[in-house]
Amino acid sequence: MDTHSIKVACSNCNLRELCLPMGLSEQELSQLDSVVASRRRLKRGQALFNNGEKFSSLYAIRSGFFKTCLTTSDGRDQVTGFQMMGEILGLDGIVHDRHTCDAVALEDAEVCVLPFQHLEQLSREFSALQHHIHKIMSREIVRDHGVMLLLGSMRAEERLAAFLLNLVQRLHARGFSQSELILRMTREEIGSYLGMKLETVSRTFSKFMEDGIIQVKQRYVQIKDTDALARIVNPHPA
Amino acid sequence: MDTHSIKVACSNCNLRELCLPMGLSEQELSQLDSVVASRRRLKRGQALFNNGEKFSSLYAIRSGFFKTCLTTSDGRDQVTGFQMMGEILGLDGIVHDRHTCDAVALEDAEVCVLPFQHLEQLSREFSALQHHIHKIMSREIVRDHGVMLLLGSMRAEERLAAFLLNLVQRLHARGFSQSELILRMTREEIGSYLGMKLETVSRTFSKFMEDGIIQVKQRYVQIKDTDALARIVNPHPA
DNA sequence: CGGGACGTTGACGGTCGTCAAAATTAGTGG
DNA sequence: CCACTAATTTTGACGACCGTCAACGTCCCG
Repeated sequence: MDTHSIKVACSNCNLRELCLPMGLSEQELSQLDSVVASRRRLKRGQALFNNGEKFSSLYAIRSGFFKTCLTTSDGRDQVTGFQMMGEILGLDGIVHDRHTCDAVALEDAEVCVLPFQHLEQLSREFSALQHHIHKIMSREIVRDHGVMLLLGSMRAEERLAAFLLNLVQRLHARGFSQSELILRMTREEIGSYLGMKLETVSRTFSKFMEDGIIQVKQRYVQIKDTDALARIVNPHPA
Repeated sequence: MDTHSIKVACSNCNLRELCLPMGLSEQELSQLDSVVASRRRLKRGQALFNNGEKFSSLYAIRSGFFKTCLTTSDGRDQVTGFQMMGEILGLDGIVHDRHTCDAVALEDAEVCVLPFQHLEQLSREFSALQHHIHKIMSREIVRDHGVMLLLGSMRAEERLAAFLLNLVQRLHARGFSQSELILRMTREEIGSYLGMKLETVSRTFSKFMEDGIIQVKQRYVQIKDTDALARIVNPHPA
């Protein structure tokens, strides 16, 4: 067994509890290995794919942090999501066989390339893999609905609080701290995602700091009172 | 062949160019018929499914008009979409085996019930069906991203203009007028979907009428200047 | 025909966007 | 390693957009 094949094996990956292999049997796992055609490394700022590019593969994030964003012809820009290790990029491309957004690495990153035709073929053989792919797409839909709720009905403080709690919760699921994080994106990118201007993002961070809820120093954020943040998002739980 | 089996046949349905059967062969079509377990009729205001309910089936809308909405524990409410004939409801339920939103008929409606396990099974046999299901889910993701763009970066007039253009375009694809439509939802539901208050929706309709762009009388809307509407959404196309 | 849901319009105020300037940090090349 | 420039962030002042509250009008359904 050569070094390369070890490196690109799902059965060997420390993300197998988070990523595509989640819940698959040993045998299915080794079959899945054959789907992972290659890895791809990206430098910070580099695009994994761009709007309009031909769709051929999904990408599983092995390390690093991404944003996906739409850019309209009249210059409007919308960050549609931030993705971290174990999450899947590229689902937008299936419907028209072309990507409909840009995926950009916000720090040096590495992804597993999953040729979609191969994935579809294998998922016809393994119903567990098939169902898992359906779940991944459904999860993205549910996530998007949550963002709509945020954008459609929350105010600036609520949006930022919800954003921070979501980030830290996902990081914690990956073994990081529940109370500290490094923001990989700029204030402008946060603002775009949350439907607010970068100045408002900055002001809201400052407000949270004055209130003693968080500690912010540039990209470093320490959450000092998670409950207070949660109450901002949802002041009157049922 | 009894009347019932004729009625629930995709191969017989006048929506086959829009709905799940799109692009399938005759043979695949007749196989798909076996998935359509039954039909379900709903009265206006009735829920097809509710948040928290066990997920078992997708639903293809045969006639009528639906909304899907989230309701949070603190009473926040967000309409996440409006669906019309030929569109699929229930994709949100796959990930957690429970529905995560409410689907409510906004007029008397009829849906085809598609047991999801059966659909998965058949899609393991027919790669065309498999790919089609992936496309449907991907389309929903892309649609949601478009709504995020709208909610995150557009102002009230732009949102409403985009909304009207989207509705009329989908209706036109179903053989209806490109310039006239009946709104099946209230101002409040439009507002919830678009992230604005019902009063703002009403005012914006009035504004469009003053400008001679549309004619509005309650639920009836006539679009008198499609280009003007398009320019409101996107004033400077590339 | 009457009541309730829905829609319209007006006045006012708050939230957040806009514009501007300064401070801090990051990146680049010598 | 340091100097220099660009990028990012912070903060302030001001105003626009849209939400809030209220009153009135209209439509639909029983």
